Amino acid sequence: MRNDSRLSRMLHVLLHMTRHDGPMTSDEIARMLGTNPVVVRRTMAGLRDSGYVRSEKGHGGGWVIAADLKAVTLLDVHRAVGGPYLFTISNGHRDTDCAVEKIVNEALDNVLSEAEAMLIAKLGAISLEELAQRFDEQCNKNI
Amino acid sequence: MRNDSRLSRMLHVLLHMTRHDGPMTSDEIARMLGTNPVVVRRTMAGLRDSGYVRSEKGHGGGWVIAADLKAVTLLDVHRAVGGPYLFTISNGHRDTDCAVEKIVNEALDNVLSEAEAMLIAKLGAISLEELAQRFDEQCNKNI
DNA sequence: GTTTCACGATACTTTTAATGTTACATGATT
DNA sequence: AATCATGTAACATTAAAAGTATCGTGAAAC
Repeated sequence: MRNDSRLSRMLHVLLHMTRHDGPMTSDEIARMLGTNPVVVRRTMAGLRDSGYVRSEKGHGGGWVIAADLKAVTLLDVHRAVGGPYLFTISNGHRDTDCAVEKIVNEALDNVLSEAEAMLIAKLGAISLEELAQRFDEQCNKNI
Repeated sequence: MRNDSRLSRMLHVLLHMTRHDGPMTSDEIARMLGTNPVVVRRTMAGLRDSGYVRSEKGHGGGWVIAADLKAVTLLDVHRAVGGPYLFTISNGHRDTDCAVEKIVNEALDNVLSEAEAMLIAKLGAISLEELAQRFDEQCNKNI
């Protein structure tokens, strides 16, 4: 598969939305991300289904944030966009009879599941609010 | 990209080789892995270039282990097969002017590089010798 | 009430890296 | 000389994300 940039892109969008008055259209967002509106709608659909954003049709419509920034973590966003895969590395056939392969699977499973747990913990520990604050701090530095 | 099963497969092969007298041919290995000999040669080529295995042509030829099992870690094997990607998740454009994107990249970089360091440490802490021992222990249980 | 704007959804094509496959060259053993 | 095994090049396939074209639907503006 290609690299998964959905989390990165959605964080980018969400942070912009927190500093933006009124709805942002899929076209605006697509230009911002260097992609196209259909991709934006497809990806944002996951956020909408999780209740993190809302979409409105028609004139003056577009996307708005619909959640408390403190309550949404990077992990929430990752899950909302349906990113199931974290690692490119995979192990062998899970239903093998080969004793050697079982040992290998066991070892790799251990390593990967520990790393996954850590990744999930880290992503779950950062809220959108925190990222927004970091952004503000960065801006104030330049004054 | 698809999932990367090269590390898993090579560990599987290497462990079999430690319990196998004489060279194993690419055909044998391919049948074992459920793939085909060219894939085996292609993947094993990395191990050969790193000096972990040796290959011999002609009658009675094939692949043999050429390294001290204690000295080769799972990380060594991972690197030998040229597995550069660990995560499916990627971050945005590294050369962006957007302050928001920079904050997002920074946050994701932090999380991913910590997880990567952990993965590398874990893989580097397990030697082929250890896996072979685990296999022996497993076998002795069944007696 | 019609036009315009924006999302919703479907149905493709493209991309990327691994994997699969075919074919042929090369060297070693019998 | 024949056979066996690797080495290599070239091309096809696969899986999942991303890109694209098109049409449908609802809401606001005129």
